Amino acid sequence: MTTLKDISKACNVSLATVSKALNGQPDISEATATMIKLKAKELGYLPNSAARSLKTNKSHNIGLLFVDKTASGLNHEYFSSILNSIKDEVELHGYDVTFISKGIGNSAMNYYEHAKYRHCDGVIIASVDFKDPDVIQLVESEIPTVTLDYVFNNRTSVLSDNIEGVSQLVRYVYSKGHRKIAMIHGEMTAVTRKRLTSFLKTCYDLNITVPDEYVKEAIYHDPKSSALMTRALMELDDRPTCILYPDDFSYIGGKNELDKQGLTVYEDISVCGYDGIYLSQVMRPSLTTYRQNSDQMGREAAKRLINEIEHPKIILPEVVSVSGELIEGNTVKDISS
Amino acid sequence: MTTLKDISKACNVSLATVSKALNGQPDISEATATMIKLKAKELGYLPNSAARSLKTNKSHNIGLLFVDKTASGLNHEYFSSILNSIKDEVELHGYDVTFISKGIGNSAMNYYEHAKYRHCDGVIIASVDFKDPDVIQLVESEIPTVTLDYVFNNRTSVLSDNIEGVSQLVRYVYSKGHRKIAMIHGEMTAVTRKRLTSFLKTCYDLNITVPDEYVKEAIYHDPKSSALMTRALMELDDRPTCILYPDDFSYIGGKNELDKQGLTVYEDISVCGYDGIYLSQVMRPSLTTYRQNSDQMGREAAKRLINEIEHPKIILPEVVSVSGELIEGNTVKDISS
DNA sequence: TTGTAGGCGTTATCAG
DNA sequence: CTGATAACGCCTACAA
Repeated sequence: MTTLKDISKACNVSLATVSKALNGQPDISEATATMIKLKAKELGYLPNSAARSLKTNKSHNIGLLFVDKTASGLNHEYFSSILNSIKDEVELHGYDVTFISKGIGNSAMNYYEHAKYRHCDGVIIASVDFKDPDVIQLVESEIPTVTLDYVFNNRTSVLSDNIEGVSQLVRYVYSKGHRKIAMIHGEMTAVTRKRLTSFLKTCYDLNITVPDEYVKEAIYHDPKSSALMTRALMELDDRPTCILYPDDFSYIGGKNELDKQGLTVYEDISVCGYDGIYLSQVMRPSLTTYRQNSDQMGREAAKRLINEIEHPKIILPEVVSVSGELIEGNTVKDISS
Repeated sequence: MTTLKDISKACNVSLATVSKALNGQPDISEATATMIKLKAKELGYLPNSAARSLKTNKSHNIGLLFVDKTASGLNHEYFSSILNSIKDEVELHGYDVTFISKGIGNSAMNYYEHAKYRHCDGVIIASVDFKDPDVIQLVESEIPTVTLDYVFNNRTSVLSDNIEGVSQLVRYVYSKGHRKIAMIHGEMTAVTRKRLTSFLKTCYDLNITVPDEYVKEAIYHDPKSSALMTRALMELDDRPTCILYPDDFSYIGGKNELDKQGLTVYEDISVCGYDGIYLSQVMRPSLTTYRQNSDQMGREAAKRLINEIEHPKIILPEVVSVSGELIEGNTVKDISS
């Protein structure tokens, strides 16, 4: 490991001079600066992040809170995609990403302690139980945080436009002549509440009534429960002509159930997903869905957080909404004639 | 931030005493030790990992090399699942996970430099171009590494049992009476080579001949290319009765093509996937496939790496094979009668 | 059993 | 423009 000291010796200058030269301080002559930089490269010098962090109190390391207890964490394309874009964006700015977890080793640290221990300059929080006291503690601490798909008071957050997304889907379906629209939604999270409300509100605005039996609760990313609810809907006397699913993946369960009943998607019944994952566009018929812009969400979260880290004084917490787009697909039939 | 010094003051003992007490050194009286620990907790003391790392030259941080350029990185369930189990296992041992990348910020670091800069105690390498000189440099460095699905000389690696997996699939298909078996494989990587060879060898052992036209190259995780190859196979005069796909996901393309041709999977043509992802078991008919034990692979890699980090002298590099299991599913018809 | 002191590699202040 | 020098928080001989 070559250090500043090694370079200072090799160049016959003081340690301080080397440090300044390498950090581009203005009070070093051009000549010596380049000479030092050259030598540094020659010796394969790498700054020691631990030493630097110790001194500057900044780690250039951002924490990532991602809990995967349910299968809907990292294995969900929405989240793995967000994770990926966070990583990319963060690296662009010279930061690294470290996972934050409860209890590292035998010592039971909570999230805040863990982040502190690793000296994270900031933390991005996604896909967790936002009611968890440990999460709340972290969010209320002095560490800058950005949350995804959930808003905390006085903290910046990046949201997918769930209200707009569902509204667009409903309006699209409506434009195809559907008036009997059912929604199978996921378990009751903040996101679900938004989607459900948007569904009901849009229907109301469009002057179509939604019988209670048209609204069913399933589980995100779980085809089985959506299959069950699909069956329930199909057993109604007055069947819906279109079903909105909690997400693209759980639609698979719905599809299986419909197949079983001898119903052909599109011809006999129209459906929509939500998310716009890769899968939804390679299946046949390709799914009508709303693509969440997970890539941009990750980037946005990373950018905001870093901005907050680097300019703590002039930053106001913001709630950023990232809009997605309707993907027409081929699962909603025009029945308006 | 409370430090050792703060505690030492609060307890009226020296800094050294506090350090020793907290690290469980034996040369501190029980009484003072517990007293110090209590005070530490009371003050919310957290060790400063940077300072500790600086001193001990160990960061308790392991690097993760995961390149996602192709869509088959993090978005592939196989890898996201491995990532997840690595994270879990590593945390069990008191380590954290940091992503390693090329070029952080504007300074163009390579992998080795990045790992060095962050003082990673070791690095796990997966899903990268193993021919990349930067990867090779890292593997040949003094930093302990474990690779997944690729073997480097004198380094430990964790492999999925690709040879066994394909062999089992072929034998299963054979047992169902199939003699005309085609394989669509992924692009030519080391893993692909193994699978292909195992396919040919098993067929040879079983005394069935594989015409050249029965072996097609597609792209992993890309339904389109598998659809194309499926069509090519179906255009043969002497069609196969069973097709092995590169992976579960790309089978979707095959399924679409078969549907288009009016062929029913199982009834008219048998198929197998590879991987055993969640999707494969919720689709109907559920896919006959070989489940790679990604969870165990991640755990194994993490365990070996940490073992190597903590006992550098007595460790011999090993090639560990993790076996998966055949999932029967419902896409291979018994045609033996 | 406890305390003192030096140093890990950096950065930052201040004096030359 | 350059160079001593003092921290940052922690560990660890070694001394008391």
